[in-house]
Amino acid sequence: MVTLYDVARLAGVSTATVSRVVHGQDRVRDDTRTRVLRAIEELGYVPDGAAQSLSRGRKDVIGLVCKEREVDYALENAGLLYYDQVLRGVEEHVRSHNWSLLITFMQSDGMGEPDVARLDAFSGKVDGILIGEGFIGARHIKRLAARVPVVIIAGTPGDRTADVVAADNFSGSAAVVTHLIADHGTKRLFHVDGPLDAPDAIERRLGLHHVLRDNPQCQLIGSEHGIFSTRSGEQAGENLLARHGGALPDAVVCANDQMAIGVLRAFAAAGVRVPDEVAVVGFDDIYPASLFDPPLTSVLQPVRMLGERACARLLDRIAVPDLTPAVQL
Amino acid sequence: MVTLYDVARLAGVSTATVSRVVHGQDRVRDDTRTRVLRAIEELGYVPDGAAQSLSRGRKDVIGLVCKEREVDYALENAGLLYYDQVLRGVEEHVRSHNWSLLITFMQSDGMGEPDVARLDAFSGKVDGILIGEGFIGARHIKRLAARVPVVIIAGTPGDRTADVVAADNFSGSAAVVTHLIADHGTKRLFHVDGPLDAPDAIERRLGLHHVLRDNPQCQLIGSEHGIFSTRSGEQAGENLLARHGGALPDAVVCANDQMAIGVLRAFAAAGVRVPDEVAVVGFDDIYPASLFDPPLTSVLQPVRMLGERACARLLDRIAVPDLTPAVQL
DNA sequence: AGGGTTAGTGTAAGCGCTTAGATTTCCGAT
DNA sequence: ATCGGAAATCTAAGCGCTTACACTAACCCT
Repeated sequence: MVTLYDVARLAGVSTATVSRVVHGQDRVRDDTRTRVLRAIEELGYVPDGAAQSLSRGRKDVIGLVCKEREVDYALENAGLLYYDQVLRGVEEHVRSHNWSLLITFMQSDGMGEPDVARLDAFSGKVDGILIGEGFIGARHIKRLAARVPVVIIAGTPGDRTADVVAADNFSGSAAVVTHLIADHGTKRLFHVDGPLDAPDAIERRLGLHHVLRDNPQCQLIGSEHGIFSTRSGEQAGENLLARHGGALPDAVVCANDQMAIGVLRAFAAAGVRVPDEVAVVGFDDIYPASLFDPPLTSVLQPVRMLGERACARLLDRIAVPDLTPAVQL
Repeated sequence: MVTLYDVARLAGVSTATVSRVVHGQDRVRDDTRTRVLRAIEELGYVPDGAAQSLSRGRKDVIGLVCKEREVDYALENAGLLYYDQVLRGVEEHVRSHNWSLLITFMQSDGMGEPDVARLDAFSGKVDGILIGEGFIGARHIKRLAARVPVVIIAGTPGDRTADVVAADNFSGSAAVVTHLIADHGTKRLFHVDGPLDAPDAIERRLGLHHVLRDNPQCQLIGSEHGIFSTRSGEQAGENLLARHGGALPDAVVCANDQMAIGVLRAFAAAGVRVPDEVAVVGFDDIYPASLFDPPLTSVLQPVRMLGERACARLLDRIAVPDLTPAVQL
C-alpha cells in the first residue's frame, strides 16, 4: 500500500506538504506542487479513507438502513421501487456533497426488534443514519440517535424523538391520481377511501379531490370507505363489483396498500383482470409506489426527492448537532 | 464520543482487555468481562469504524459502482431492476460476512471516461470494488485494479485484465422465455435474433430453443436476424408486421435491448400497443431485465445471484490477492 | 523449594492521515 | 548588507483502535 510517506519521500518533502497538495488548498510553491503531483502519479497514491476519517474525526459517510425485502417476490415491487428510489435520491445528494453512502438492509421481524449488534456496528461506520420508518422500534431508534444523528424517512408526521422527514400525503395522493389521468388516460375513477376522520385518509382524500377538480374529464364514479385493512378492501371491491360490475372504472385508487390488496383479491375472485380491465393503485403507507403495473413512473420523482430531503436534513444535523428535532413535510 | 479509553477507565482495566471483550475472543476472566460489559453498556460505547479499519488494515467494506441512471425515466426501468437486484444480491452476501457495502453511482458519458477523482476517492474507502461492465473504460479499470481488487459484473465473457463474473447468456435467455411461457402464457413467439455467428447471440438462441423444445405448447412463429442495432431491430419489427401483422405473436424476444427498442419503435409507428397486444422483451447486454412491462419477476433471482457471485469472488480475491484473474459464468 | 507452565492482563507501538505550531526560506525595504 | 514579515515548509502530536510482547500470579511438576 502506498502511503503519504512514500509520496513525501519520493518528492523530497514532508507529509504535511503532500497533504496540502492533495487537498488543493493552502499555499504551496508551484514547483513543489508539481513535484508532489508527479510523485503521486508515479506511485498511484490514493489517500486511505480510514486514516483520513480517524484523523479528521469525520467519516464523510452516511448510512442508509433499508427495510429488508419481503420474502415474496411478487409483492416486492413496492419495496423495490420505494427504497430504490429513496436510495437514488439520497445517493445523489450525498454525492453532490462528496460524501459516501453506506447501505444495509434490515430484517423487519414485525416487532421492530432489529439485530442490535449489527445496527450498532453500522452506526460506528457512519456520521449519520437515514432510516425508513416502521420496522425498527422507537426504543432502538432512540438508542441510536443518542450516539449519532438520525433522520427518519417517514410516511406520516407525528410526534417523534428523532428528526423526521415525512412524505406528504396530500401531494403523494395527488401525484398518483395525476399520473393515472395524465399518463394512463383514466376517465372513470373509483375511490376506496380510508376512515372518514383518519388524518392520513383525509389528506389523501383531499389530494385526490384536488386533482379531480382540475381534471373534469375524469369522473369519480363512486367510493367506499374501508378501515385500512385488507378485509375492508376486499369488501369494498365486492361492493364496487356489485354496483359497477357492468361498467368498471378505469382505475381504483385505494387509500392504502392493504385495501388495494383486498380489492385485488376481490377482483381475482370475480375474474376481473388487473391491470387489463382496471388498474388498481394503493398508497404505500410510506409513499405511493406500489401495486402499479406498469410501475408508476411519475411518482418516482417525489419518492426520490423524499430521499434527497432526508439526506439534506441529515447533513445539516451532522453539521449542527444541536438542531431542534423537527418534522418536515 | 465514547472511546475505548473511557470504557477501560470506568471498568478499571486496560484498553487491551476491553478490546478483547468487545471481540468476544481470548481468555478474559468472567468477572472482568462482566465489569467491562457493564461499562460498555453504561457508556453506550460503540467502536469507531475508522479507527478499527486503520488499525486492522482492513475496512471490511466493499464498494459497488453502479451505472448512473438514464436521464429518461421511462427507460430507466431496466437499470433500476438490474442494479437494484444486483445490489440486493451483493448486500446479502456482504452482510452475511459482516462487511459493509459502500455504493456510488457513476455517470456514463458514453466514452467510458469516469470522474477519476471520485473513483479514486471511492477506492480509498473500500477493500474491493464491484463494478458493472461497460461504462468505465478498460484503462480506468486497470488503474483501479492495480490498487484494489476489482471484480467486474459483466454481460459476456471475454479476455479481461480484471476478474469478471459474467452473466450466463444461455440461462439468462432461457429464463426470459420460461418466464414468458410459464407466467404470461405465451403461445406464439417471435424471435429477433442476433447475427448468426455472434457468440452472445448463439448462446441466447440456444437458450431460447432449449426452452421451446421443452414447451411444445409454445410455437416459434418466425424469426429475424438483426445486428444488435436499434435500426436493425426496427427493420425486424417492420418485417414481422408485414408477415404476421394479421396474427401477432404473443411475445417478441429480442437478442438485445437495442433491437428491442427498435421493435418497440416499429410497433409504435404501426400503432401496435405494447404490452397489450404483444409483449416485447429485450436482453440487457448485461442481463435480461429490461423492457418488461410488467417487470420480469422470474428473472430477478438470477440477477441477484449474479451480484452474489460477484461479491463472493471479490471477497475471495481480497482474502487471497494473488488469485489468478478469472472469468466466471 | 525451584522451575516451568499457563491464564489473565497491561504496555506501548503502530495503522496513515491532518494540522497546530515551530522553523526556515524568501523578498522587498531600508 | 540587514532586517522584518510573509510565505513555504517541517515537526510531531494526536485521532481510536489492535496486538505483539512483556509481565504477573497462580498452579503443577519433580
